[in-house]
Amino acid sequence: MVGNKSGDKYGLILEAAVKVFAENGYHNSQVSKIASEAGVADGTIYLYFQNKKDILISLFREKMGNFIEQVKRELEELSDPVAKLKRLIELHFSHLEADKNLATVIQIQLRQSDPEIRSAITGPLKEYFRLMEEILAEGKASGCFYPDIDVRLARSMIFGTLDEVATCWVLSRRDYRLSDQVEEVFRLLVRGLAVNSKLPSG
Amino acid sequence: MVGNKSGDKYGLILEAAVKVFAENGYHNSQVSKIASEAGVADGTIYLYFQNKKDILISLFREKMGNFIEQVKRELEELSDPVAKLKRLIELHFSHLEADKNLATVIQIQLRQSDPEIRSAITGPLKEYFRLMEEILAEGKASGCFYPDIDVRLARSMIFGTLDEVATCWVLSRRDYRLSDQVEEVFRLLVRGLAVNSKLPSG
Amino acid sequence: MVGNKSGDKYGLILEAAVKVFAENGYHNSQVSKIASEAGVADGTIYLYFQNKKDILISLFREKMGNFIEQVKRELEELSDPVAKLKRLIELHFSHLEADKNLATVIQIQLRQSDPEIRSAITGPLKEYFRLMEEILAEGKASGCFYPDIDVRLARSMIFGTLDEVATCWVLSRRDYRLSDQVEEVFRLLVRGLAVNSKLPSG
Amino acid sequence: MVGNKSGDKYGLILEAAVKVFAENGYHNSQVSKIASEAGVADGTIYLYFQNKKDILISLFREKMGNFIEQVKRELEELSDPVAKLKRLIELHFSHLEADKNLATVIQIQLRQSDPEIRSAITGPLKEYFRLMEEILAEGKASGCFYPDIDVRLARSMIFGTLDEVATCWVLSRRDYRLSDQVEEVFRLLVRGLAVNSKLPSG
DNA sequence: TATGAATGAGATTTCATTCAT
DNA sequence: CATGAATGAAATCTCATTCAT
Repeated sequence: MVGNKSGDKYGLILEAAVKVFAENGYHNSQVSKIASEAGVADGTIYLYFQNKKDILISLFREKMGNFIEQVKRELEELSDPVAKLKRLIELHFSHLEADKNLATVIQIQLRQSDPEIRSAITGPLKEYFRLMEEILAEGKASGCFYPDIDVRLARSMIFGTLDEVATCWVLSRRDYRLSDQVEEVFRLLVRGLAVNSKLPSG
Repeated sequence: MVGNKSGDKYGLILEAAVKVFAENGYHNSQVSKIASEAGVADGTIYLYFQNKKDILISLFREKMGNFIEQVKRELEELSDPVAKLKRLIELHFSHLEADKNLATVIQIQLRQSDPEIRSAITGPLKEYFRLMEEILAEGKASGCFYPDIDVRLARSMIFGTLDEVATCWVLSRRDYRLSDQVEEVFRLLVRGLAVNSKLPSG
Repeated sequence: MVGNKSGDKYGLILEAAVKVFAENGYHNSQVSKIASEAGVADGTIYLYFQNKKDILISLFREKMGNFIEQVKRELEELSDPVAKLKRLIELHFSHLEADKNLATVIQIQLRQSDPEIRSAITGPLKEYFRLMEEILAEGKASGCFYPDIDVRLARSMIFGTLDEVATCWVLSRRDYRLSDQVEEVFRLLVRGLAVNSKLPSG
Repeated sequence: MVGNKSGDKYGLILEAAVKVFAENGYHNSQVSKIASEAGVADGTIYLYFQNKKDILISLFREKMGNFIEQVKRELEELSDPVAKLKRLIELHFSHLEADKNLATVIQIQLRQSDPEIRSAITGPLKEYFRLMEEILAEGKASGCFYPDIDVRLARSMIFGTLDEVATCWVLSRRDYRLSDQVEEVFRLLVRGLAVNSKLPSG
């Protein structure tokens, strides 16, 4: 159900698309290139996807959906907002690191202007944003985060920071591990948010 | 008055391109659309630019170059790293706010994957990054910023935050003023960086 | 029947190209004109040929290749250099006469300067030249041709003469038969070459 | 009047055109390239020539016209058809050798298909052909050429041979002198034409 | 379901020619 | 006469999508 490979063409095409998009960029990725990478005929693509745009959108929905579900589950098991924040950073980075091509697509290719693509992406992204904002709201409520922070802006800071760090990693030769930066990034962010940031050692 | 000395076709085309790119996205902006927006013939474009890509690149270099020069000048007049940080945020936001179309192009359209575009953009962007990192290094040296912050990561936080806030603003209907957020964003960032962030009462 | 096994788009396009090139000249032959003459879509051309130039080159290689093979085969069956020379003239003229459009393309359109076209043509043409030079060398060795003739120059005379006669024929309204001139041309050439040109009474 | 250089733009443009056509081929020679080579503005070209085609045509008429006049004059001073033939070969080759660019244009670029160009060229070329045919007719009348030769075909042989030899020279790296081949070429041709070709030793 | 040959709209770019100065 | 910036028609080629098999 989750690991889609082997036999089901839908998954095959999606995997191929991740690779091709990552290597060439959305606009330089021909449908035929995806098809041949997936080992199917050009026409077959259209049995599973409405059009090229739909591949990118589905890809995002599928992958991002899974990711958000995971984050949700893991955060539910924690109560401390600060711990949640840290976990979120860990998951964000490890997720991207696990599939570098996917990371490239999400960090670079998805920044498309096409309104249809944007709005299709909005859904899962908003959900992710909501998770972040929940942490922030909890933190404010519990008193461990500054009471004066603007939740939306703080969320922008968190996401913007994670995103920029990830983008740098993708654009670099990726000769360092993204997950090695969790600690540092966490420290930077939590200081700006948590009242008493005697940082949890470790 | 609007910025295009009439008769200066180069500028005219650049202004037109900003508008057309902002409204349609780079890949949906035909050269002929830019030409007619600029009030020139299609072929005239190619008297001033090598090709379509070159329009986008020139546009960025021109605008970003000016912006960075301005930032440099203004920061030189300040000595306090905290004050510099604040000024930088103000300039970043007011710059984007001054030309919403340009902001859209920079925040959305430019995030393409085309290697040629990316590398052309790299130069000015690195310069901007360097400015930020200088502030951070100064802050660490003078003791007003935490000594343990990683300059590169902190720069990612600053830029990522500004960038994300700006993107949200561009993607919203822009029914609020970006510059109204300077104060809040500054507070968020400085707390994560400055040791003694009894924030300058601003 | 005419040479294009229907359904074979490659051949269809080539036949169409011969006609269109002959009627309009290479530079005045739009790809779309060839496509519509061939009864295929413009894009279809590019499934079979890399670009417009490639059509002309393929056309030449295909036709010239076949022709040379035929000449080779037929000459092998003769031993007398003088007889070989005559046969070559016959074949040269009848070949061109069999497809007047092709003749036009070869005599007129192909004499372009485009270096890519030139070098692509060189191969088969050199082969043809080699055949001629072989006849001349044999003739010298067997003593029936003058021992003092320069093989390369004599080949230029043979080819130049055939070529010029053919060009005149193409440029005339073609109201006479090229093959009717075999005898006369042969007589002119052989007298310049063969020692004892009591011409074979033909 | 004849040597046009220095000051008169008409000649300047023509010289430039010879060079540019020779180096790039007619269809790859932009009018602007000719203009800049001639040191005049693009528009100036159109004060002296109707259009691009007219440059090529004028060039041919001018150069070819001069050449034919010269040949005429020189042949008039000779009476022996055989000597005339030899002189013609000498002039043909030395003329081409004197201006290699012009030679290239005449040998290669002029083989255009454009009917307008072709017919414009026809005039001077026919005149040249007529000269050759006159020699042949005289030779037949005086009995020194075979009585059975077809004047038109023999002319094709002469011109075709000279042309092909010249083309080979142009297409080679031109590391040998064309005029060194006069003797050999003459011998080849005269044997095919003259009854008693105990070749004039020299 | 799966194929992949064929389609054809559409985009970029070139360049001969014009014309206001 | 001379200029050269501007024009805009026209041509090549790409590629997402279809559909007969």
